[in-house]
Amino acid sequence: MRYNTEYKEQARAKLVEAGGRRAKQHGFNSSGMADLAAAAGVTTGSLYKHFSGKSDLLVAMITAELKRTADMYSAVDPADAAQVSGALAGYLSMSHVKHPEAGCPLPSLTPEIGRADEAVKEAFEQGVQTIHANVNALTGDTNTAWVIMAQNVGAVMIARAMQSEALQRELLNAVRHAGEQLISSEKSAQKA
Amino acid sequence: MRYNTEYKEQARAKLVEAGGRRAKQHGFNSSGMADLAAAAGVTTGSLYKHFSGKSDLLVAMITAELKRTADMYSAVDPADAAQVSGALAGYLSMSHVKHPEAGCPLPSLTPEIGRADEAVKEAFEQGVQTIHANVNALTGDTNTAWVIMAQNVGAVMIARAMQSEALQRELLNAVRHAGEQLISSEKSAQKA
DNA sequence: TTTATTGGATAATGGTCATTATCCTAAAGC
DNA sequence: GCTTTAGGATAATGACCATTATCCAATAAA
Repeated sequence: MRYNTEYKEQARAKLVEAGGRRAKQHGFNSSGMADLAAAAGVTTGSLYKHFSGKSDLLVAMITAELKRTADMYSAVDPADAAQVSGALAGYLSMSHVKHPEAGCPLPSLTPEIGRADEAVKEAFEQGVQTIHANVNALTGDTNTAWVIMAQNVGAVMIARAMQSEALQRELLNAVRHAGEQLISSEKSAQKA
Repeated sequence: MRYNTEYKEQARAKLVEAGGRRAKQHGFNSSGMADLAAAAGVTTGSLYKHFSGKSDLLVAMITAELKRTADMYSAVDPADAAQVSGALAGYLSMSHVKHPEAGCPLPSLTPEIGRADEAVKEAFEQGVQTIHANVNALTGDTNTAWVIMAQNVGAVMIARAMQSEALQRELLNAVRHAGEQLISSEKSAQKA
């Protein structure tokens, strides 16, 4: 073998990570295999040594990207209200709106996943359920967790398509307050 | 002129409408000019007699599609609670999830709009503000209107990328109940 | 009736796409 | 030290892409 044993998985991980950034910024369908490979510093030929095709790469990217969002939520201590609020504010921040390449894949790639093949949707469903479980650990209610996810993803996505920063802030703030309220009212319902 | 005077605008309207369906189903970037023209029964050559390029077509499509969603909300009588609930349930229905080509453009096209040029984003912002105003007429509160929009769009989009119909229903129902609650609590706050 | 106009069709242009075949090279295994 | 192996580069393939130039035909204006 040309490189040592761990090299392959490192190279693969870099393709997944750099490709994920590229896809979140420019869209997956709009990113050519050459672009996705170049983002990791290699050429198309070697990309195909790691993935059988574009759909296979998308599966790997979606899995890794959704895991990052899930990890972000699982790092929050449910008992620490400030941490919970901070996670909410971070997701619904102008920084997240302005930098899709560094953020959650859901506001960037979900419609493309809906049009992709079953293997991609399977990876998506798995990842989304993990995110839901982690958000549920913060809210304590499964329905509330779905609502938080839907409104957070929707808000960031819509904000990104807006021109006016004032309007973006208006939308983000409205959804942030709604999220805070959902969580605090759920907390008080649990005590009762 | 080959055809009578009104013919041109009818042909243009058909391109916008058929192209909109095509874009919502398969994505805008993934739809070739030949596809978009064929959806209206014409060829690429004649498409360019109506639109200067792909971005110009997207502006027209986004404007028309967002207007359809705005009209859907404006047709609802705010005083009739059953109508308000019906609109919410219709948006968050399995039928809407299964037929993107016939539905709201927001869960299908928003990420692509976020990556498009300023003319497209301007048309988007205009259309979204009209939708917001019409939803606001139902909720009576501008923040609540943004929250309803974000969670409805997010829910339909995420549901479309899921495999399991049971999970789709779970998400849609959770968001529908949250919407109902938001609206009813807003109504009671207004009376007080 | 003649002529200018214009929506539409056809086809060419130059570029980009995903995918594959081939070669190269250095390390692993003998 | 020799051979096998496999990640990576290069380049070819054939399909598709947006855009443009040209032709066609029918009607509105003259």
